[in-house]
Amino acid sequence: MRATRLYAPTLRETPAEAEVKSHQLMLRAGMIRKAAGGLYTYMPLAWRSLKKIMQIIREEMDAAGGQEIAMPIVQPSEIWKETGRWSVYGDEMFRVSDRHGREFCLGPTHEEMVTTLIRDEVRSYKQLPLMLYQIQNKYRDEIRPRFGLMRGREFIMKDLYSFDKDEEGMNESYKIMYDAYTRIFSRMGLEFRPVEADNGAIGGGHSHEFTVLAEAGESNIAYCTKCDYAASDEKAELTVIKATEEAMKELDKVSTPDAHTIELVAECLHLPLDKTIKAVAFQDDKDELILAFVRGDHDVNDVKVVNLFEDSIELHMATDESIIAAGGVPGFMSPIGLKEGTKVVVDATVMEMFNACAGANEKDKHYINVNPKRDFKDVIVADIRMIKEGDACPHCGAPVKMTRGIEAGQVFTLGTKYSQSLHATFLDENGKEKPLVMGCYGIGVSRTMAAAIEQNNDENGIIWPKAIAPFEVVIVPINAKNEDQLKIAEDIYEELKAKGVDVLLDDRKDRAGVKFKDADLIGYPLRITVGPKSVEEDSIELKIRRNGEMVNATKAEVAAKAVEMLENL
RNA sequence: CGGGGCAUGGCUCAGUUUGGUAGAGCACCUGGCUUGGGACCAGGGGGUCGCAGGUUCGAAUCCUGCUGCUCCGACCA
Repeated sequence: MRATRLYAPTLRETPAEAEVKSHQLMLRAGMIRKAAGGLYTYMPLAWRSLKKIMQIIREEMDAAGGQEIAMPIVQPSEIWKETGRWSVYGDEMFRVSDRHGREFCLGPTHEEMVTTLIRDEVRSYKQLPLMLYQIQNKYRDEIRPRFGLMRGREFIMKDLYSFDKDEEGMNESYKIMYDAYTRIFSRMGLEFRPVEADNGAIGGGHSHEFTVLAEAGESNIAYCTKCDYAASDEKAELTVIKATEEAMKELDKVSTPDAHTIELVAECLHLPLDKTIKAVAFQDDKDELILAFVRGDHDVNDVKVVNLFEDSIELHMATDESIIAAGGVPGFMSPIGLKEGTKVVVDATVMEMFNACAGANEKDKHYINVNPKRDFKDVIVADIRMIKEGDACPHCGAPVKMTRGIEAGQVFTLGTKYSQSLHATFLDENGKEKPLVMGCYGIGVSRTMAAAIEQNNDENGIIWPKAIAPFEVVIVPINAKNEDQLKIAEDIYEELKAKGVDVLLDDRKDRAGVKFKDADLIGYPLRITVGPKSVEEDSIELKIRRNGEMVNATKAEVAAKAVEMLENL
């Protein structure tokens, strides 16, 4: 490809609408343009990179036994009504109707579609296991699309669905996919971690998010410094911290005027935070009050609280009125002395505390010498705290570190949730009818590209990992009007093309500075510069984008040298 | 959903307070000059100032409504 023919309009300035690096750089590098909120056109550079990402995914999916299909994006409402998700999905779903008033949606995912596809055809265990996948646009009508391709309303996704005859088979499929995902992200040259994730309402089984590590990420993950444990902060389990044993003193009430936050209480009573008990009041969707208690220096993990209850509930912060109605006093709440029947959840670590301080359910008063094991009645004890840096790894006990990441892929087991509601059954070895056991596995293709940029950039622009770069090499003749330079550049270009290298020749008649700036911005992994020295001294420069390392080669050896350098990138 | 901000040429923005024939830089076209890190000189093209109403002799500017974009906000009692 020649730069004079390439449609990649670069921008010198950053468009005002772009907030995160990947969005800014993709706009500036001429990769994408916005059509409407959360909707983007992929221009040649972006599409080249996306095609490479998709190709890696295809190869690994096929190698793992997946078969590619293409299902409609427009889906009939009926199948969504069968599973109940037509109403559950809510405003997130793009809905359309045809001229007859029949309802459809633009697929946000394809569990319904794929399950109804196979339910009439797969009748026997002999046809299993089966893995079907597709790569196509998905639609979600996000409340607030933002961050460019990271959270768009239309995005490219690979989704694979596995069908097995039993749980054991499903777990095997899961393992195969987990390994395939590990290979995919490794091949793309990204720093990532498979983290244990919360799959809450979707159903039991396991789930891992493949998270690309980057500061701009939306998810917080905790990872162990010693073993390979990693989990999203919502999911991360925590071990109980035992306090040093003390003789239990008698419960006492003290005055703490205006100390309505835990910090003020600790200050007022000259206590360390880990000797205090903090309260958080939630209210579920039926307005029932749920009080949660954690140690003063800890935070409540509301996902864990939600998961304690059978029904899928939604939690909000409680209003003062409902706290008062339960016999509590906002700012001074305690598990002691609440109205009977009030739901109280206490973190397991709190139960191990001695002579701690908690609210007294009375204005400007706190209890001291609270001993939960002795003083708390009718409470639910569970792990409900949020992990933080330095906490012990649940697997090996070493301290964990926190980092941010971008969820690029997720694997999870579905079990029989969809096969049951959609009556997708088969006959097993004993002639018995059983629902298919499913798993589903997604990779956000366009988001992965954004994540790659988010993880690989500097002040000058993008630094592509070689495997997914739009071009592997750019050749820059300093002065394209100089025929000698251009000739050398053209020769190298042809030679590299013949060697199968993905190469761009920047034959534009612009000044060198312009071409260098663009090369850095677009982020080609390797740059070959042809200048006066190449003509006069047969010296051609090769420069690695990522670390700025430069070497010189003669014209005879430059192509081989380029290939060698690419191999080591 | 609540609250702010913005909308002027392809991009970044000024002009709006105080109404009087629309500007700059970058980008684009032509010519010249220049060529190892976003040059320079000269000339030129391009905007019904988001949309719809209203006030006025006159509206980018004032008023009303709408649309789009953008940021913030659920909270540790």
